Amino acid sequence: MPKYEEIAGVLRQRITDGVYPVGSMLPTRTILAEEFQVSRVTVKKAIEILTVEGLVLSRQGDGTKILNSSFFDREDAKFRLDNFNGLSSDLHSDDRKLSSQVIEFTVDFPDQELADRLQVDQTTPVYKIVRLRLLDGEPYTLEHTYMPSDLVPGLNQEILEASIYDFLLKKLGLKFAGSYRHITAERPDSYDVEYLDCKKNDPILQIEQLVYLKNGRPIEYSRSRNRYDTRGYSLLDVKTN
Amino acid sequence: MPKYEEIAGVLRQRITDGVYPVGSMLPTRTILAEEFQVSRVTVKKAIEILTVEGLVLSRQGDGTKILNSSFFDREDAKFRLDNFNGLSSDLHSDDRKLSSQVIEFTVDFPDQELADRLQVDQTTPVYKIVRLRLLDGEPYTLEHTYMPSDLVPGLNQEILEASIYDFLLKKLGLKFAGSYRHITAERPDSYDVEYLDCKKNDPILQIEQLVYLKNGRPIEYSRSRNRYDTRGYSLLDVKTN
DNA sequence: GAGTGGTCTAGACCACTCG
DNA sequence: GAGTGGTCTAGACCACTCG
Repeated sequence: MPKYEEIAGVLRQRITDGVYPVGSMLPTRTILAEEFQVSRVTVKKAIEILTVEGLVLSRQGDGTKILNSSFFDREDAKFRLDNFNGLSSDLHSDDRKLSSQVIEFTVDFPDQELADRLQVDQTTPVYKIVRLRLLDGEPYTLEHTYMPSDLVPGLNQEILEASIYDFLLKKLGLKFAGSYRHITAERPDSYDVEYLDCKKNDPILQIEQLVYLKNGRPIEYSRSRNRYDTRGYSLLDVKTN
Repeated sequence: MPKYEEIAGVLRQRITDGVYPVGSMLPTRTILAEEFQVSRVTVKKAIEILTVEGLVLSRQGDGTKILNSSFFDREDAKFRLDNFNGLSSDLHSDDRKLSSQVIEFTVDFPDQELADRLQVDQTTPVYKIVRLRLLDGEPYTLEHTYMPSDLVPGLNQEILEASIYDFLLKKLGLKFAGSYRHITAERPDSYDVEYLDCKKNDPILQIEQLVYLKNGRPIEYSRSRNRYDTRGYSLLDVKTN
């Protein structure tokens, strides 16, 4: 792990512990550089990470201020659009219990559109997974997921009921490069009515998602359909310069 | 403008012009550093900008590849959640004509909740603006916007019918630090039915937004309500490491 | 004027991919 | 082994905010 990430971790901890109270100023780059025995540029990279996370705000000529991070303390701000580590990780600080019910788990050749999206040819088998995610037993999100089978050997029902992302990251050692997401409001379809237990006219919040690996290959195409009354997504956008 | 932004601009232009074709490799940092007569670190900062924009992908040991940017060529991917320069700027490359109809423009003291959000006290007058945005005359988005009046002197009907953001950036010289957004699906209210011309059971895609200035003060709280069949939002999330 | 963060350099070394 | 991008440094200078 690079030094700047380590330092970012230490500073983040100090902020959450109140060592640097909200509203106060972070020590200057020079002082932090001395403390951690690194160059000022390295400290700056660490602070940049915290800036993107919305924890601090730097102003040239003034200093770096600890922000109150009340946004993401809000109950409705638990789910962030600007990361994609799976539902389990979003909920790790939640008391509620996440479970998964596998509704469909098949493998098939993709049609042209799906093959294009996953950048495979039509002879590569693709997993199709439909999972209902429940929170404390209440229906929450219905996920339609497609993954190229050659990238995910050994996928099985047990994994689907736990966490796919844990499997990809820890067991297969895959590394994500990023994701593309598209958010819309939709009318419910028959799946939604049946599994999300929503009424015929309840709106659905859909997140369509393509996730990429470091090597450039798409690992997942999915549509995540959420009950409108149980879930919203949040997003922080920070200009860094 | 810093050198790395200038260089990013030149490289971006070359990519869109096809000087560096999709799928090919960008020249190495060393070569680009020589060409632009800067250090390799400066070239890296420029390439980082393009990475976040999804134009290139760097792999250690390999090189930097030009990606096809087909995502944001998609018609439905015009609106990005990861910037906040206003609707006018999202549509600048669109043939359709954006117009604005001012439905409400008043000023009043804020209630406690709004005062908290905008970080003003309840004695500071706050503008309340309701605007219907139309595309080629078709109702599109209904925006409920609140702004502290002391930050936006001289706001008037004429500006509201053109572009608020142009006024803030160019006339008032304000600088944005970032924004916080929260996305939900909602049932339509009476405003939506009346102005967006949507049916009683059509879903609404709502973007709730707080925009901050560089000095840390919130400049805007707004709710943007979109017809579900005319608009979705896109988002690119790239790990930079 | 003093002190802050922002930019930039030249050079060193490391981690990684590829043939 | 050759070549790539990633990290890090010490130091210089600039732009900005504040009192």
